[in-house]
Amino acid sequence: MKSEKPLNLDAPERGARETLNQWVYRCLRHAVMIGRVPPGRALTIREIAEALGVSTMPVREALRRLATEQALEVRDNRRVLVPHMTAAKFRELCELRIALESHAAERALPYINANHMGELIVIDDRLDTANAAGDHEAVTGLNQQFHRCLYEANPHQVSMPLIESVWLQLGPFTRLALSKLQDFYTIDRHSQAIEAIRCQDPRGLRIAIEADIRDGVTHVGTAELLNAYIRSAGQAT
Amino acid sequence: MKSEKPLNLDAPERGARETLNQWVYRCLRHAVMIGRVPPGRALTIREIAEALGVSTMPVREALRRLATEQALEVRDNRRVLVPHMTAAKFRELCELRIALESHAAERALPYINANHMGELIVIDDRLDTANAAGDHEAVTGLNQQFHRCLYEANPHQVSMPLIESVWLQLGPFTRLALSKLQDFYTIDRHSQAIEAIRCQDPRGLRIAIEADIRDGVTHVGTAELLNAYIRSAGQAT
DNA sequence: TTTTTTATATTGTGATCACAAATCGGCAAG
DNA sequence: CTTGCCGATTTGTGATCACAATATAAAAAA
Repeated sequence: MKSEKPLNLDAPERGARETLNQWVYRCLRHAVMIGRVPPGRALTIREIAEALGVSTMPVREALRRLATEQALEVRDNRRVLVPHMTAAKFRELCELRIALESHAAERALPYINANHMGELIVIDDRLDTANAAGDHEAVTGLNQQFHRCLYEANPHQVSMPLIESVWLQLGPFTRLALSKLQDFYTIDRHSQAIEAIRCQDPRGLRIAIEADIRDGVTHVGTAELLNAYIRSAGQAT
Repeated sequence: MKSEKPLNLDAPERGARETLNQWVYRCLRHAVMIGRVPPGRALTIREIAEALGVSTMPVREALRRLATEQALEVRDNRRVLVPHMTAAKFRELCELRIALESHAAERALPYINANHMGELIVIDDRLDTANAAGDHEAVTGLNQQFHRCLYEANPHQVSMPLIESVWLQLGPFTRLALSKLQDFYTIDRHSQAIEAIRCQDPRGLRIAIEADIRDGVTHVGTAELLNAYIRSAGQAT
């Protein structure tokens, strides 16, 4: 018998038009994103299939997809697991996020209309509420929604899939960051971004986006906090 | 019967340690990259499976992987095809390439040692030879090799998979660009990049990379050439 | 006790099959 | 000639099975 802990993935409702494949993907993605699967933990097809009550077929395709999105790592043993984080890798991912997203924001700027603005403001309000309530999961979700809404205003946009990949890789760790320093979120960078959009100021928008991203992670990236967490989580190979 | 043309994928040798999956993936990836599959052409699992003499299983996983890498598009019909290009999308992809790769180059700069330099110079020499011989396929391959060698010098690098995704999406079209304007490649931007590395000049390196990328595409992106090609290739839905 | 070896169990890969959704064909009605 | 409808076929999805590679465990040798 394997002595691994019995990974419990809560399964959300299955959409009507949703294939089993997509449903399993959503389950696993969410589990990885919120850090429910510890890094280094081996994910076997049959175990997940049994846990979700499906055949192995949808599971292996979902695993493969997450692997090509860099959310999971396939060793040469053909074993699949959540890659473990290093301080250097974390830094690289953050810098990449900034490069990608400030670029995407600037390219979306000319396309943003009143509808987008309204939606951005609504999301930002909800975010403040969730932040005040200390609901970290909602904060993470709404934050992503805000950024997605901004970048997808560009109808020719092609960078969103890549950005999502970076989010996936940072996912479990940024969530930790939020839980450790919830009340650090004093300056609202989103309002700053909205203001820059209103003035059609590309440079200001880039700065706001970069600051927003950095706010979420610098406390982690620079401090020993990250290393402490990495050590605690990186028990497996 | 379907009236589609009988897509011929040349199958390279199968590696010894290579799974059928990886082999099929390589075949399809190459076919898409060099533009052997016309945009809009529907790719059915069974057809490819028969063409390559394998079961449907490896094919569908390869197709799925290429789809998550944005090299293929899955319609809501569940039909898979090479996405057709628009001028705006092409522009977005080029700008994204520049943003991603100049970032990756700058981040790799501090890690580049004599070994890397030597390899870069060798690749660049071979590239000149291939260019003089008019071998477009070799030029494309060596060009990618050059950039990959540069970015992967950074041991903590995380952007290479994303860059490859953009290459895949631009693949079929940049190849066309090269074939149309082979002799435009007068200024050697790679030498310029190598020189910037030698001086440890981040700004110079960024400029060289951006210029290198732009050189390959501006003649296409700005001109009606691209539109002409898009029209000619975009016959299907 | 430590290391090597051997046997057992588990896992990923690939093939085949059943089924439902979608496509394509012709045919009839406008 | 065009438009809408219905049947035949193709296609993707998901399940199940066989097999080889890998990992795990116990047993044997040092």
